[in-house]
Amino acid sequence: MRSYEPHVIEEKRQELWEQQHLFRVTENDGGEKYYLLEMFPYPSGRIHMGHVRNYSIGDVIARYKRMRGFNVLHPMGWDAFGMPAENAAIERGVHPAVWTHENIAYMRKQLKRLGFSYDWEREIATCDVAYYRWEQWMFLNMFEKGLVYRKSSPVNYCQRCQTVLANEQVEGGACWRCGEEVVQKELTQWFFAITKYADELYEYCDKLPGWPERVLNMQKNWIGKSYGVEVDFLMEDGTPLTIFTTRPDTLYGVTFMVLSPEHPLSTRLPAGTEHEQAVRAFVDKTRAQDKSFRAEIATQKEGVFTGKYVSNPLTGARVPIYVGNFVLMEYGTGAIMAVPAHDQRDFEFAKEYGLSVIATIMPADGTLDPATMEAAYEGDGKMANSGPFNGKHNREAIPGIIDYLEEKKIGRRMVNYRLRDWGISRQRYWGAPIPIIYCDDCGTVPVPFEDLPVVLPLDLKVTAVGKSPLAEDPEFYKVDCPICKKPARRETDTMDTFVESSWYFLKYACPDYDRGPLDSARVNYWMPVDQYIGGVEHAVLHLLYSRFFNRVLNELNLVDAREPFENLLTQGMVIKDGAKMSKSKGNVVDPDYMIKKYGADTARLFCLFASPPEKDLDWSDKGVEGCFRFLQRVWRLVAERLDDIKDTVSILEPAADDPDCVQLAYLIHKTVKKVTEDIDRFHLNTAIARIMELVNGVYKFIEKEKRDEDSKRLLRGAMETVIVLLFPFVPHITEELWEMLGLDIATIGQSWPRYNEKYIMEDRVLVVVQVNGKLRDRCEVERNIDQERLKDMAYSLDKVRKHIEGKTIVKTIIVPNKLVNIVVK
RNA sequence: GCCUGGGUGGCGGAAUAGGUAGACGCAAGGGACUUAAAAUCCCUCGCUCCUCGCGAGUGUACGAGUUCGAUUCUCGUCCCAGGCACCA
Repeated sequence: MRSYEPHVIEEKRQELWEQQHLFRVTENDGGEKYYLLEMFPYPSGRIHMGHVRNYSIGDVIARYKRMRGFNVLHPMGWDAFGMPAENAAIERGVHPAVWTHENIAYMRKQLKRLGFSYDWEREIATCDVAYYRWEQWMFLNMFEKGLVYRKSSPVNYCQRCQTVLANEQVEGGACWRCGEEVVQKELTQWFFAITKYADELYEYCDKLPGWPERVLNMQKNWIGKSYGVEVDFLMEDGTPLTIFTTRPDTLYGVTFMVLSPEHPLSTRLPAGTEHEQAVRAFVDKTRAQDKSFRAEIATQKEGVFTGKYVSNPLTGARVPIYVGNFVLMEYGTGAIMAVPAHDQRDFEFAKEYGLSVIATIMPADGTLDPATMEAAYEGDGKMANSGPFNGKHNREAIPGIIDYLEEKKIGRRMVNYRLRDWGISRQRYWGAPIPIIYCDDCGTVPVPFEDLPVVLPLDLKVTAVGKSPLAEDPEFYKVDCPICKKPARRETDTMDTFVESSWYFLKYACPDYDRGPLDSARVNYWMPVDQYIGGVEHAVLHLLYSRFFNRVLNELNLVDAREPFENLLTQGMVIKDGAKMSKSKGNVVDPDYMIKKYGADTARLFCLFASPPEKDLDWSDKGVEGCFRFLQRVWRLVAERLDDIKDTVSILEPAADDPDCVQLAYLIHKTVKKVTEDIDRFHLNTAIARIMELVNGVYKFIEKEKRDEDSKRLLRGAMETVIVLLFPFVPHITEELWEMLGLDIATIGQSWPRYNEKYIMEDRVLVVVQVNGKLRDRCEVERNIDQERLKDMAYSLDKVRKHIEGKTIVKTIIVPNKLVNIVVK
């Protein structure tokens, strides 16, 4: 008997696939299109287990969909620009390009060794000019449409990475990549106007039924849509101070106003008065603190009086204006109305500075006394001290108050978003150059389309942390102004690498196209992505950027789809010893080692079997061992009996009615049904469990096998079923076994087994008998047995009699073919 | 604090529609084969109690409720994970 040698067969199969271009796909291949995409990796050097898991899940679906007749696009590429390449250059003197390409070469080899069915002819690397030149083209188009602009603003800056970070890229005050604390810095940089799409991106969250609730929730959370009103409070000189509030029902309780230190009025209001100095000092002090520091420290409310007042538009009350450290300039108008009775922050500020408190909303179970309140009441209730609205429920009063404000033209309905525009300038070398030229006379001039691409020069040395080498390379930045032809200077910042990953899924449709950014005919054939698979860590960043970018490209008529990803599966992390695998924790399992020890099939099988895709996967060396044992068991199942059944023609339905054969037939057909349903629901772990049960069943069958022709043919049918069902999970071993059985290798990946309904429903069923809902016995009866007969049988069971004797039967519930429940008193 | 998930054996995890809780795998224990070991195969395996049986009770974080029947539905409590967080 041949023994199972994973390395030999895996490498052999992979070579064959490559020779035959087995996974090459075109639009003309027939069958309904199916675009399956897994998030492409950053070429960091080697594949890690998270990749193996992600791509194993994807490969099951790709192969399964092909077997079901779909025309499957399953591409792979490289998110090849980024910081680690530069760090490697600084630390080891390797050029980022060299480092990146070496890593790509190694990782490509690893992916091929894992046997994933990619159409490698569509491979792209985002650091290739052929790729990023079209990104520059997109940038210029966005510039023309006013979706790109430059402004100076306080930005998040990572000292270690020496570059700016977008809001989304700051995690709890630290850099998303290196964990360094982020500081605030005033810089001029380029922004994509993603906020113009805030509302659509938010509203479409409800139109993505194929996305996990969790991710949509995170995106909504991030976009942060809130409905409210802008209200003008008139100052004593008649000019308005405009604020935004979501609680117009508390307008009668306003006792002061607070401006952000960054608000232009903060310094203007007290100018030339006795308050000027104190306010200036406070503003300067607060502005010097960076955002994360302020958020932390400023739970302690601080502020200063400007000396000016406004009047409450509803009551006419005279209300003082303060500057406070807890008001953000970036949200709303940078100024707030303060209602200490009903807002905890305002309450704290009022206590600190002895400001008055007016309660206008009374809780259902009592009244509020401002003199004794210890915290703001933020709940709902009946309105008080609110003029004509007294006695009304606060939530019901809101529309009326807003109508009144709008009528008097002192307020208007407003929607506000938490989302900020996406800052894309990075003061780094290894990225796509921003195609802009600065001319002393003509100002900011976009590079003319015909001058694209702005090539990132490769003959530079990245030496030390500090300025980007582009800014120090006259060859690069010295350029003539496209308009006046006088000497000018190129932009030396490059684009955030999230820009590349915002449209790579479109490029896969036409990787060879070079006459324009995208070949729309092909793009529209494949788009949208039918199934996207990747880690949750990109729930906001990459997925939100891509949704935005796809909309822009849709408006540039490059793609018809408005949303890029129809269905999304977010897989969990790979955990070992209770922590995410990481070098620092020393709990990393190397895929190369796994392949060497067990082969790719075992590595893949374990990643798929150990837990359902969305959940975290607990790594277990013993569990891997178990998967390897299972594959050997499958191998033996075929290899041991090979001589005997080599020339047998398989059947899936026994000709005679031998009970063992019939039982096996039931098992075969049921397994096919269940595995099909499980894969359709992405329950890959239970799909594998079902196949294991089938294998166990086949072994049991062999034990008592009668060795007649019918049994032999059915046995072979069972083996073939095991192999085919297992194929999408472990393609190498199954192809080898298929071939050993003398079957045409071309057929295994092309058809998914069917089941016969006749063998799904057995003639005899096991019925459970309960008394008062407690299980007492079970009995096997023929399917669809007469209910009266079933009742009588149930009553006569010894174990049941014991529990009903001497009692009155109140009623008997029968669930056909499943259960009898006798209710007694 | 707010929003989303989630709490099931020693462990990873099952249980499409309210109907046998613990599939499948791992670990553990026992046995067969073997001179021995590995490999393989077979059996046992939630907890408690006892008269050790085709036995009784109990059990899906906790407490109520709906129901003939709840891991599943409703309400409340606790815990864990993730996201947001002076966003007005």
